Formats: sequence, C-alpha cells, structure tokens
Amino acid sequence: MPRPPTTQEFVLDELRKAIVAGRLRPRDPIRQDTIAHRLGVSRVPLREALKTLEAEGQVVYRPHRGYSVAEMSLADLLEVYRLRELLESEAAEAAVQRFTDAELTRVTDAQHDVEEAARTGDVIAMIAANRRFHFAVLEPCGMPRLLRIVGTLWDATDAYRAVYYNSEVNRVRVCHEHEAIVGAVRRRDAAELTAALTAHRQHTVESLEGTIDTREETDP
Amino acid sequence: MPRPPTTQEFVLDELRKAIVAGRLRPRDPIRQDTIAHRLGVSRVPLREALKTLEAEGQVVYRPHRGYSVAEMSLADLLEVYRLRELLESEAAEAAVQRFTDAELTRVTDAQHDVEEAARTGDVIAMIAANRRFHFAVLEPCGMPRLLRIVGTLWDATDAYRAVYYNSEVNRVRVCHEHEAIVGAVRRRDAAELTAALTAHRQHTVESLEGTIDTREETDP
DNA sequence: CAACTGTATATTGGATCCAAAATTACCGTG
DNA sequence: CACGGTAATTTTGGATCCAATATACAGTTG
Repeated sequence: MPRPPTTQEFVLDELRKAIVAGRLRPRDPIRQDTIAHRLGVSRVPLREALKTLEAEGQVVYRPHRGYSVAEMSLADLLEVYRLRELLESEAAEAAVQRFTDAELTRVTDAQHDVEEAARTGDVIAMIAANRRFHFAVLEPCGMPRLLRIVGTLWDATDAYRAVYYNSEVNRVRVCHEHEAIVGAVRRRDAAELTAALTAHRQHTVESLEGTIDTREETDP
Repeated sequence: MPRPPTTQEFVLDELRKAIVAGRLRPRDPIRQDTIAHRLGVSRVPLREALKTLEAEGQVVYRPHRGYSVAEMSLADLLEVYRLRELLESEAAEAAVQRFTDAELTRVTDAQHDVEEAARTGDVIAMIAANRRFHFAVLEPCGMPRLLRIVGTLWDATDAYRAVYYNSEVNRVRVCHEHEAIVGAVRRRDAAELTAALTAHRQHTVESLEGTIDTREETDP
C-alpha cells in the first residue's frame, strides 16, 4: 500500500518541478517564508527539502544568507557531461547483457511516451519521459549507487533543459537518436549502445553550451 | 575571516566523527531526541544534518520510521570501489599534469601526517590524514563535482574503515603504497599514478571484504 | 493457540515562536 | 556628493510545542 507523501516530499517535488519549468531560475534567491507560504506549509519541511536539493547540487546554501538556485558555468556543464559519459558507459555495458523482457518493455514504453510528448510539444512531459527512458536503459546494470549519482548529474542540468526541448528540431532529433539506442539494446550490442548514448549526449551538450549565462558572479 | 560554525554544522561534524569512530554502527537506529539531547541541541539542526548524511548515503531514512546508520553489503562495497576506480583514474590523469609546487607540498605534508599517525597508532587521526592525502593528490584535476562525488563514495565506507587501520600491518602497507603514489606524482607519470592508486584500493577492498556483516535484513 | 483488533506509548513530522545574523535604510560628517 | 557608521528591517537559525504515524502490547475471538 502506497504511503501518503509527507509534506517535505511534496515540497521537494514542487521545487523540482519549479526548477525544470523555469519558475525558479539559476541565481534566484529562495526566500523561505515566501515559498513556504505559497505552498501552504511551514518553513521546516521546506528547509529539509532544500537540504536534499543542496546535497544534489541543485541549490547552493550559504549559512545566514540562505539558498539560491545553482547556476552552471560552461566548465560545470562540460564536467557533468564528461562524468555522465564515464558512468553511463559503465552502466550501459553492465546493463546490456541483463535485460529482461519486462525491462525492455519499460524502455520502449518510455520511448513512446517521449515521442508522444514530442509530437504534442509538451516540453515538461517530454523531459520527464526522456528521463524515464534513459534510466530504463541503465537500470538493469545492478549498480544502485551509480544510478543515484547519474540521477543527480541529470538533475543538475534540469534548470537548463527546457530551452533545449523548446526547439522542434531538437525534439525530433532526440526521438531519432532514441531509436538507435533501442536498436542497440535489442541487439545486446554494448559497443553500439555506448556509442549511441555518447553521440546523443554530445549533441545535447553542444546545444546547451549556447544557453549558459556568462555573467560574472558578484560575491561581496 | 572564518565564520563561527552553525549548530547544524557542528552536529554534522559530530555525527561523522561518531560514525568513523564506531560509536554509531551500521544498522543502529538514530533516536533524534537522544542524540539531540546528548549534543545539547534541539532536534531541528540534527534533522538538517541527517538530511545531508542521507543524501550522501551515510544514513538511510524511512518516513515516520526515522534514520539509521547505513550498512553495506558486499555488492555495495565492490560497487563503491569500482566507481572510485572509474572516477579517481579520470581525476588522477587530469591532475598529474597540473601540480603546482604548493599542491605537491600539500601531498607530502599529508603523507607525513599519515606516517606520524601510523607510528603512534592513532587510527582516527590516520583516517583523517589519509583522506587529506588522497584528496591532495586528486584536487588539482579541476573537476569539483567529481571530487565531491568521490568524497561521498569515500565517506560511504567510513563506518568500516576503522577496523582496517587497527591492524599494524595494514598501517605499514598504506604508508608504503603512499610512497609509490607520491613518486608517480613527482614524475608526472599518469599511467604509473593510476596503477598505484588502483593497486592501493585493491588491497584495501580485499581487507574490507572480511568485515562485512552478512546478516539478512528484516523488513516487515 | 494463532490471528486480529483496539489501545497505550514512543517517535517522528510539522507549525509556531523567539533569537541571531545579515541586509537595507538612514543619517550625519567630511 | 561620497563615505562611514548606526539603527531598523528582513531573513535565516534554532527551540519548543503539538499533531500524526508507527510500534508494542493487551485483550478478544475464531
């Protein structure tokens, strides 16, 4: 029986959604009183949710100065994608030999969800489905810590992802590249899979590079 | 100017120390009231510190059931060391070409601290110095997220590390292997450095394997 | 005697209140 | 007008209180 979510879980979810949807943008300070009041909760569960996001690198915290949405430099972006390359390659190689029929179905189901969202142009839904797709591919690797780390790396670029999916050509390209990934999984071809994933990431990071804010940080 | 630590920072520090020192052992439930009272603080900063430890995987959290110290299965241990191999190799290769004199000094300083602690048999001090040594080696890689992830992987085995350093022969071996690492850094030899680090990890994980508790988890 | 139900207790989750720190606004001074 | 210092305000940090949930136990029933 599923447990009703606690308030901090609810708040954590709302904050994540606000970040991917762009309602909370990089550098935005997070006024606890404002957000808590807006969500109809007290500051306590909000602060615990923020602690989680802080550990994931989604927000930054400075004692007595509060939390703000983390921003990425170009170097940060490249580092995240380099780390994803290292870890996802490891995961993909381990996963590709282990796929069960049920796990394969999860992949194709997510693939179709992505295509559906791409057609309708629902950027938020596409981001969520795309995440499900990629983790359905990696999940069978049997390395829970690796998946958790990749998850946080994935989250780290959430604030920048919506702009990418706003472009029709990007959405089409994503779907096309997903086909190559699914094909490699079906053929149980580790080299082909890692190559397809790497190419997929490469295209994304090239597009994202343009969206990085290059203003200088002012830190008195 | 250094800022006085906040209560949650103090609590986080105390919890970490309690875990490495074995005062909090894997599977131990963490009674918030007890711990908070023992540290002379309220439950609020304790809970925020626990959230941080949860995100790092040092404790596990189940809503309404509370926090307990995370335990590792053998598979967990092997995964952690596999991930460290992937990430530390990447870091070492990037770092080895960039060492400044100051950074090299940090390495040798930490090396001497390790040797001093090994001589006196101060296990806790040796664990801390050993961590400083390894991160002094990896630090110049210029990949902050990678270092943070490696840090959490490092922390994840803290609860199991003390038993390893309790053995005189292990302490001597560590010091000896550190010499090989320092030599590789001095010669700026990336292949030699990664090999030395990998061998060093391999010896540790083999020793740690024996300390893993293999009881079954009871989860009603 | 096992399984179930209701109740008491312990423990965590969340809200409110107060204290501490930082930011801002305001002034006087040069 | 710029600058420095100080008071007022805002915001966060922490403590306490109350509510909600889970656990333990007793009693009941088949």
